[in-house]
Amino acid sequence: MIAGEKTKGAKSIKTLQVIQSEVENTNRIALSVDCIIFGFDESKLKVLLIRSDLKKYSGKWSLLGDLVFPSEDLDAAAYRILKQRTGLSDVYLEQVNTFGKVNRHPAGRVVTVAYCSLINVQHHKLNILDNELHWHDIKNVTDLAFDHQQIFDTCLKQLQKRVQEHPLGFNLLPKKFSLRDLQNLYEAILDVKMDRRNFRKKFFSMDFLVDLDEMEQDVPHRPGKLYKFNFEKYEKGKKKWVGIDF
Amino acid sequence: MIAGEKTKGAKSIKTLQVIQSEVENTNRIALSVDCIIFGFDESKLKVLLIRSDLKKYSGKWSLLGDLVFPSEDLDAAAYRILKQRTGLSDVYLEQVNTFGKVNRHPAGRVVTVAYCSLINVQHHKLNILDNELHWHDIKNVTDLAFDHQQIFDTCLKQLQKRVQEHPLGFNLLPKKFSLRDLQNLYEAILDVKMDRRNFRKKFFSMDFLVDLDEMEQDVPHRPGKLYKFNFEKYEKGKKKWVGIDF
DNA sequence: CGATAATGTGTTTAATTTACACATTAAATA
DNA sequence: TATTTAATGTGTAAATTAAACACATTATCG
Repeated sequence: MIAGEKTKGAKSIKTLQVIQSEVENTNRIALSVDCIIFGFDESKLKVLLIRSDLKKYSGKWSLLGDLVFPSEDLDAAAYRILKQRTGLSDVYLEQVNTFGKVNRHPAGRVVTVAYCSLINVQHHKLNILDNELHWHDIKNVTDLAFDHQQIFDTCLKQLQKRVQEHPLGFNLLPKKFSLRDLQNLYEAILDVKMDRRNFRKKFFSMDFLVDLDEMEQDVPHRPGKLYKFNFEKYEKGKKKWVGIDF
Repeated sequence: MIAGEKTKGAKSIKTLQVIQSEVENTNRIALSVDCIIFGFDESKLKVLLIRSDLKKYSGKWSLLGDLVFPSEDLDAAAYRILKQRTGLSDVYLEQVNTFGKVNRHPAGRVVTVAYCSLINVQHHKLNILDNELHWHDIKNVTDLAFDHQQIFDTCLKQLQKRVQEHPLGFNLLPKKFSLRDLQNLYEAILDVKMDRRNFRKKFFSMDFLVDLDEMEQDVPHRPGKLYKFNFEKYEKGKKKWVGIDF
């Protein structure tokens, strides 16, 4: 019987609440944020990388990161980095995981928090301020600097999972999109081929796509209808999902 | 056309790789780990809490946490705390989320990484070393110290989600368990009632339960059969799941 | 030994997912 | 301007999965 019982013990361990002096001195660690910025272009999923300027990793690519200031909220640091590097604000941003191996960074102990960002490459004109930034097809992302390959792999896997359960993917598309765009997006993210008819049926049955009564322009084939995603309706109707399956 | 193109820009932003001096000096932050330790007892989901000894939060409960040492891997810090507080090693432990609001801790800037731990209250005899530790029914967890209520809510939600998609839950049960135990566990975690026949059918069809040809002992009713979970088979058969639904 | 309370099992129906083919339309070409 | 081309747009049947639902069995307790 454990529940509700007060546990007796001789030794009292120092708790976090009483260690103010340590907080202020010896036990501090550099904390950074790394942004995994995904874009969707030419029907391919891309990630924005910067060339490493560290000798140890010369020629390798790395994620966009920076230290967190002591006076800055963690989320704010992620937004700041994104703004600095791309000029964008009001973009999708989500914390993914924190990486804290002692020797993960050659400059010393740096714990880093990975954030996944999804941006619409068409609509927002990127102000890319750095001259060593490139969009990379995710299929060609290998051998990144630091532990960034592991961080990238983790973020991609999480994106693949979350895009199936939440309407994240629309952040990668223009506000108006065709069903073909949407399917291309899912196929690029998940790296699978899907049946076109079943894909459309699925999304129509969810009933979150709004038919805009407009057609694609300037496409070299029969234009498709344009839709937008009804986020308001989605937010209202969210319900707890129960279904064991593994 | 963005893919593969080298982006031109005038301004070069200082990158993480060249800031060694900053890593070593002014920009460091205290980093802690908080462990959300779940147990399952009396058919209820419990969480292990410690009474806050900080005046500001006197009378309130808090999670078990401690600072991360500069020479210690982040995961190792989580294991250390768990070991110190419960005496347990070799337990399920998973990082959940990092909380980094500037003013979340009264002692100064402390960013904390939350880890979720699942332990088997029956099998492992807890060496509870601290005299202010209690197991709390998760239904009675309210108004924790610091931002621990938010952290707890986040972890519980993540547990509810993950237990449906991965065989985590078995870490909360004895190695040998009855199907009633298993259903009670799921009902406690998800806070729903399930149909017994459909629940059993579901698990049998997954084909990961091994019939041990043993019966429950010392139960005040007709004993049920005992099973164990076949982790090896599960690990071998893991497959990418594709199914859009939100 | 009878009452009790939990275990153990199947079927029917509904809902969802999968597989699959052809007519339509606009653009491009001859 | 007619033909070709390539993509859009749509429906149905079969298979799988999920949901609803009831009764016989067995060990314990009194």
